Amino acid sequence: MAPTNEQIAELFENMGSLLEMKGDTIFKIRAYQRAARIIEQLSSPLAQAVENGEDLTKIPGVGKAISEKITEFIGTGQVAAYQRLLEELPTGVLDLKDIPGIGPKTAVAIGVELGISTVEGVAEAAADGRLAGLPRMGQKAADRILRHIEAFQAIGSRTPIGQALPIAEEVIAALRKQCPEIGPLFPAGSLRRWEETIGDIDLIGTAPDPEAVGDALVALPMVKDVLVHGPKKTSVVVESGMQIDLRIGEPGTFGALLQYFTGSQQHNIRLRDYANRKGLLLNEYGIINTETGKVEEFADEEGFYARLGLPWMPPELRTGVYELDAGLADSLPRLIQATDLKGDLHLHSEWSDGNDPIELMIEATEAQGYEYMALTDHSASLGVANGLTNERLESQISLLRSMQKNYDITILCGSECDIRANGDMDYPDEILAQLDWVVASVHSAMGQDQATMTARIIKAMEHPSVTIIGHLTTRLLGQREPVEFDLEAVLQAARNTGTALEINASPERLDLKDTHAYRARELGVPLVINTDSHHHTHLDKRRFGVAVARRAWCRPEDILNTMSREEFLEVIRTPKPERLSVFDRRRNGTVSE
DNA sequence: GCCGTTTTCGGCCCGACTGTTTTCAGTCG
Repeated sequence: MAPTNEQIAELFENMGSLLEMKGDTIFKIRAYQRAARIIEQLSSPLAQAVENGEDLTKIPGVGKAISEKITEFIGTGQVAAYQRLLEELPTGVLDLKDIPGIGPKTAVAIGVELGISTVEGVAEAAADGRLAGLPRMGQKAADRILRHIEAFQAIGSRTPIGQALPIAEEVIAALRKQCPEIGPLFPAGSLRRWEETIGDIDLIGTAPDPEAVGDALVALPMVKDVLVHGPKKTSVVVESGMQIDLRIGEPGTFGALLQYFTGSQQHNIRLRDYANRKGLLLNEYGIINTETGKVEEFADEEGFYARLGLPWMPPELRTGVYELDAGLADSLPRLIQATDLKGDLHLHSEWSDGNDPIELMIEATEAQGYEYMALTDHSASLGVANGLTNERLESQISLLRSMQKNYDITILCGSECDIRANGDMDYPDEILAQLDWVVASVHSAMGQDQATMTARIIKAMEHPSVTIIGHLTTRLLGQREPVEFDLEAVLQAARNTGTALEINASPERLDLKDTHAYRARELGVPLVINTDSHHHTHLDKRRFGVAVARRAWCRPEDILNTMSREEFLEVIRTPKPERLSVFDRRRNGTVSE
């Protein structure tokens, strides 16, 4: 099978690391790392671009040499230059470099001097003193590496955003309590960019006495280890195993500080490169005129970007790929916000595997200010979820129809209907036809090969009653890999059949993920942000789904459930695929504000 | 290795902190 973009990106990331270990020029190393960052964020597969004979050097960061290596990798499954690098260096060095505190130099020294090639080997060497004997190492450094390995093994290298965000909020609240004089204090870094997983939590703020805030962080009861504690920067590990990096600046400098620590690294590199050509130097304290040495400070990010002649850029877009050019061309999209949503269309009640009665789910959804909702309990074959038999579904439908008169919110009768292994739906057609809204989902036979799974999903899309495919890849972050299927073929089929795709906002799913949603939007596939709530308190998880849509550059009109009740009902009452014309009309029309 | 609204050659983001040092390399973000 042709390598995926993720695999190609990993290859160049590794090539950069190996060149760094060899001591090659830093600019060559950065070129590979930049290409890797960009490739992993491309919305369509490079393998297909190569097949179509497209010019890869059109991709930012990809020139002649990297373009040739991509073609070689896709054609032959390997890259000769990469194999040579691997042979020149001790085995296992790439794994060692993954350990926090071990960079390229240390990794090579461990491999060459100690003959160690595994993380476990490093832990042993740290414990028995061999590691401390290396040049420029000592007992303190060895101890620190050992602590990092233990933490690394305990929680893995990245944490799903759904777990990281509450930890960040808890630390912020605790810090505020200890230091009431703190001004603004926010998450920055990958958390502010709403990445699906978070490496460590960056907290940025201002206070009259920045050093005192660092002291307060170190003293919090939830802190179990202090990694760094200087006058300007403090890093700790909290009980959950997450690392917290704190930077507090003087009031009045918050704009530059927040911008700097929001990143991404690639965004900042490109932004500084752009600024340098204007004779300006950017750092976390402000913008410096390189001629005069004059420093300008900024209280907010808007002023910082404006000084560079750029519009403010939403953090979700700061990947360093397309946003700078779009900003210069004044063509950044007006991104969807949580307040644009007018309905939630994937909700469970206690009739299947939800926790709450139907009434409570309706009331909670109405309390969100929504105009419409769909109740979508599981279908019969999902026995573990107490799926509804034909008879129970029909009685739920009549119950919901009779309840409508008690509520202002429009209640759609729906189902989350299993897509069986052969692509058939789990209810007969005449039952499905009674429903207003059908979420078709894969919950079984997830190990099918790519061709079988692709055909299975497309067959479901071709069913006239299937409104939308739920959590397309079925992945669970950090727990279950996505099923294998041909993404491009499935997205094309969604567009052709007029079937919507769900952005499942549940933070353990985030499915579609950002790059998939980006491509779906490009192809004009209707997208819907759903929470898949199994409890009335889950409705606020929509913010995670909105973040995915924002990272996919979605405007409100790209998302079906931002439509008013009237427009939305017109869409679902129009047969597939003609309903696309209603969707397209709004999408291509004048941008509604 | 990539790139260009002063460049197709000569640049390439910037600073904090630590530990082992005797002035700084390595790592991180």
